[in-house]
Amino acid sequence: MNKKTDETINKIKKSNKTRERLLEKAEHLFAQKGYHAVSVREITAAARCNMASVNYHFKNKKNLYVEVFRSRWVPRELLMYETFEKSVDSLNDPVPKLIVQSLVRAYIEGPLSDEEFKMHRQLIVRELNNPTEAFELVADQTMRPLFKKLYGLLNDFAPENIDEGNLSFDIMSIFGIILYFNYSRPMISRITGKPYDADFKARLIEHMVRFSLNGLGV
Amino acid sequence: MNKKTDETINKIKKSNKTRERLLEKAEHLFAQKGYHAVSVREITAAARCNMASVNYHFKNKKNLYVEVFRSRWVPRELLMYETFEKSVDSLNDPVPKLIVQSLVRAYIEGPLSDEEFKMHRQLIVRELNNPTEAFELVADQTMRPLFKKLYGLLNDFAPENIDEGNLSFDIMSIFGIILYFNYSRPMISRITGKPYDADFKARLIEHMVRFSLNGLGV
DNA sequence: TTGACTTTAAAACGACCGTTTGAAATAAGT
DNA sequence: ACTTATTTCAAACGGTCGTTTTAAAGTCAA
Repeated sequence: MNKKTDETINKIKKSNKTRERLLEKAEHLFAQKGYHAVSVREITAAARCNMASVNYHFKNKKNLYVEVFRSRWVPRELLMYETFEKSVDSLNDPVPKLIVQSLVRAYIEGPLSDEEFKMHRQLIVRELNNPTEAFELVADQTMRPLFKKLYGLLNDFAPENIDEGNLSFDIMSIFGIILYFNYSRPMISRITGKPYDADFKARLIEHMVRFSLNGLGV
Repeated sequence: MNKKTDETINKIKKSNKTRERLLEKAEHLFAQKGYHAVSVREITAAARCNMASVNYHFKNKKNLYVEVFRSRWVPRELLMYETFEKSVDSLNDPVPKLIVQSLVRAYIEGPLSDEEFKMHRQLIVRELNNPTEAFELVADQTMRPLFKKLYGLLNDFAPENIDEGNLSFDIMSIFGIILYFNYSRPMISRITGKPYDADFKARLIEHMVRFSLNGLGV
């Protein structure tokens, strides 16, 4: 009886699926410190499993890193994309203001927690700055679809007397602003001297929508 | 005679000042790969000197990294700042359009080579994403002054019926766009499918000025 | 319960890490 | 030219890295 209980406890404790725990802990650590600053020992210790599990489940450290993007990052990004898509598709009158508002809200407030969002952005900024194998995955499966969707939505409102490439640049700039205000929080706090609290965040979203809309010049 | 000649050649070859060569090579490698992905052995090999030189001149690897920012990054950033300052101070009529144009040109075309610029931005993006000791240095000596300068210049043109913090946000967004279009070149190339050549760059600058100006809403 | 298969565990592998040592080479001062 | 201080060097230090090995534990159909 006692033995059985102990086994049950252990099962719950490790909640099974070493593979999943490895992916979760690896993602947090890679985001926090970067690929080379995190050791396999550190990851497996956090996941409360043996070092060899990394090699068993993912063959090696690099594959674990790529798999973090494939099975965690991309689906999470697609979740935000769907939030945006649903929001924008339900609009009676999809004018640029409402499109951009849907976009910023989906990708800043979004369906993710604050901490999850921070981690998510840290990972992608590392990839943008130093692309690895994971970059192609992310670009093809999440960025290009979002870009095309936005292009289709905003194209009808673009001034006629303008190069075709300009809307691409505009969309890129909006991407950039969304990304920037997440990954540069330390700088913003240091320069403005204000905390990144709920009030600050609300005003930030308001700003981003306004600035992006103005930037579009529609 | 032969001996003397050889010595002279060696002197020129190593061009003296191991310390300077270490800083230069270290900067390139840190920018390219990141702090943890670069070893002291790699740096000293590139600088054609002994491994112990790092400890002799900088005490340890971390200090070398910080010193790269202190003696190379910050002065280079200040060079761009001065380019901007001179440009904007010489304006007869410093309207926002000309201010932003001066800014973008100084920080995108700037006085730096393309490669130097890329390195410069890679280093700061790493710091923004994962601040270290070097971050405070950079924020205090380069970012805050630029921010204050821009605030002073643009404040006169800000709409009156607007929060005081909004201009801060606007300046941040312009910072963000300038930064973004440098560090996300791989993504831009992949999504737009166009090369980052001279023509592309020229249109990019034009876009950034227009988008930022529109964003300001002045 | 058996037996084939999957998953986890502890220990050890060689390689490379940042740092230190102590002596040799060079430069500078007198 | 001799002494002193500065700079560079090869070699080795203890430690940690990613990966592998070998064996035990768990899982599940027959």
